[in-house]
Amino acid sequence: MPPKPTMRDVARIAGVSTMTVSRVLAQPAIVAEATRDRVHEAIAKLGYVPDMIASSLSSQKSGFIAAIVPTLNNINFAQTAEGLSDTLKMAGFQLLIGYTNYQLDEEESLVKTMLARRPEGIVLTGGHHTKATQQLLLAADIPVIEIWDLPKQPIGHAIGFSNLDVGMAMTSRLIERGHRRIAFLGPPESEPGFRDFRGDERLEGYHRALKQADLPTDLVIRHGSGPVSFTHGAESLTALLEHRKDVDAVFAVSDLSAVGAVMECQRRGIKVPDDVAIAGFGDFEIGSHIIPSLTTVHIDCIGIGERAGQLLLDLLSRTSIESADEHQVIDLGFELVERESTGMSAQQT
Amino acid sequence: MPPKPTMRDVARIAGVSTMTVSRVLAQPAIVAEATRDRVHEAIAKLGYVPDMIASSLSSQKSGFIAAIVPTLNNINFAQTAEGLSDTLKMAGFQLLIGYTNYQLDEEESLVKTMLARRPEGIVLTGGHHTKATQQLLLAADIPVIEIWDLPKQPIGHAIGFSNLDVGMAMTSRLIERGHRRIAFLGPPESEPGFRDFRGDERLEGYHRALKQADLPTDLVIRHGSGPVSFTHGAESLTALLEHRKDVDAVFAVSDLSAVGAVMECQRRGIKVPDDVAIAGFGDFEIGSHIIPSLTTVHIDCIGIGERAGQLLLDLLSRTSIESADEHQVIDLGFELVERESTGMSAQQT
DNA sequence: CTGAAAGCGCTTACAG
DNA sequence: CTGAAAGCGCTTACAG
Repeated sequence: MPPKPTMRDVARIAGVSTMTVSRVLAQPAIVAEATRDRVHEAIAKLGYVPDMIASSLSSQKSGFIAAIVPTLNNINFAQTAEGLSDTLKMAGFQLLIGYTNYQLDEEESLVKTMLARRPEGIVLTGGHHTKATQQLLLAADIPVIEIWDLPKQPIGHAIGFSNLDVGMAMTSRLIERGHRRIAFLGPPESEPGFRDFRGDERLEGYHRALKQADLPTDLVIRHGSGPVSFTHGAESLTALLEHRKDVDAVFAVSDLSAVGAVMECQRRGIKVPDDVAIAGFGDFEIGSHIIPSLTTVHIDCIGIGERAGQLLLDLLSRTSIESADEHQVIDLGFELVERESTGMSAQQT
Repeated sequence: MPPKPTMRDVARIAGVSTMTVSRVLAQPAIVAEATRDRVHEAIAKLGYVPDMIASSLSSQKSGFIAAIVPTLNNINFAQTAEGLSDTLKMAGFQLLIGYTNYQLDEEESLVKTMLARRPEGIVLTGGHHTKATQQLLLAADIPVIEIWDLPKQPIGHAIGFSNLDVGMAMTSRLIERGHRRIAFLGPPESEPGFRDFRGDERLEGYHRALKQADLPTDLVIRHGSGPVSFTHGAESLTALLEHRKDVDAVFAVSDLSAVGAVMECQRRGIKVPDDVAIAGFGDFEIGSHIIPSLTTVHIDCIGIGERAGQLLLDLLSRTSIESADEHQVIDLGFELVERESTGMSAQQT
């Protein structure tokens, strides 16, 4: 096996300097056509693949954007990652994806690892980070975008929606529709090494809406371990029924839990929505297919990724002098989707 | 904003050479403790973050492993990616993830882009690639592992299972249970720019099993566009019923389709499994929660990723002289999971 | 246990 | 339109 051909090899075969090869690759328009052809021939003949590592070091531009999500095992975050990746790919950037498993210390070590790759921008999920993470990010001196939330004090920019408002909106809607004993289903509060800050904010919104209406907030079930799932929803509903028989509505932290709860009701002969209404969050595809179809909150997951990508490209295309307007916070909002599980008839869905 | 500190800055502050700083980072044990402490102090003081780009160029080791999957929007592939990533992370490797959207030409351009980052190994999903992709891979001279399949002529190594056997096994099982009019639900055959080779192999297995039993194979519904989904399953079932009322079992290319089909049956008042049995593939979590619970094929998705990671680490730790045993093909098998949707009673599941 | 020299494969900044 | 020189920030391979 011959050693991998370098730009020098291509240059020698084509009878030009490495600078000319470099130009053919980076800005072909400024190279004479005949020269360009010879270089392309040499590249093809040798099977030359440019070395982006050397290119990055020399130009001090890695072509990387880093993105950190809680997990890849949640379609919503996967969609955001795809939206980001697709947007950046068009501009020649490559996405470095990492996941934290909802752990801040994992995020910190990931940020450290990723910054060593010298990304030109970084996207983080949520507005909560360790002190060290924040310092690393600030020192990195690259655009930082926090997504899926609207932090009060963003590190750089933010693109998301208010999880607090989501919780209030859905809970208020349930109250409007006449429900008085509304339960909340979520993950445990203080699992060591796991925390869903955005889910906690939706819970806080639930609390506020109930308090405003002078209704009790004692039906909070925080069950299981780690990220929620269909199983989490089924088990949480079981736990809920053991203690309280008077519940008339359930708001789950995620559609995963909500769908699991609907299925468990079906198994137990509890009628949804007649005996109990159920609502979730995230608008997962399954929610529109189950019977009864699931009321939920729709988030434009792909859009969050795309907008983050666009903002990044915009920021990176500016000269450092232009970069005045710091701390953009973009609220993409959310949409309540009411379906059969809270009493909307099928044709309305 | 001061320019980002380099190893030289750290060396100067600590009163040592850059080599000593480099050693403190790479092999601290061989540096005198007092020196080590001074270097660590300087690193902390400056907030120094090593530059892996320079490190990679100098050592000719990128610390990257590339992985290509069809999509991140499928939990099974996301799990494989996580298994891979977790295994490699422990050894200090970082995963470069890319997705093809089930398009071979996308795979080719991804491989080209990724090889420019000089990964030390690469993992591809499936055994079908363009000629150019194969040449690029061969020329790259790094370990190649194909996963989720058992290619007849692997480029390097392979870790997966036989999708053909999956199709035969499930179809045979349905025949054994007395079904005679068995339909197959899958994506369209020749969507421009989309092809699920592994799904096609499962279909081929379905064909073979039916032929062996002298049963008709005319109930193949290839509907929709692109990757299948719950909606695909619902629509495919509708399309199936329009043409054939005599179907007594359905085998779907994926649980996504199968669950969609179960839900559509429920909507139409068709009893599963009494009127029609339904089986899927992939053992998605939702399948064990719907009513009736879904018969499916379980694949150890995380295990595929972990095993691929381990093989890679093993191959990379060898000297080039040892690397004799090429073309390992590891069959991880699969497991038929029979549940209510094909007539198993609830307690058996 | 530590350091000086050379070099990894490109691109920047000039010069012509 | 093209090229020679220098350098990006590290590590390898020696030397001591």
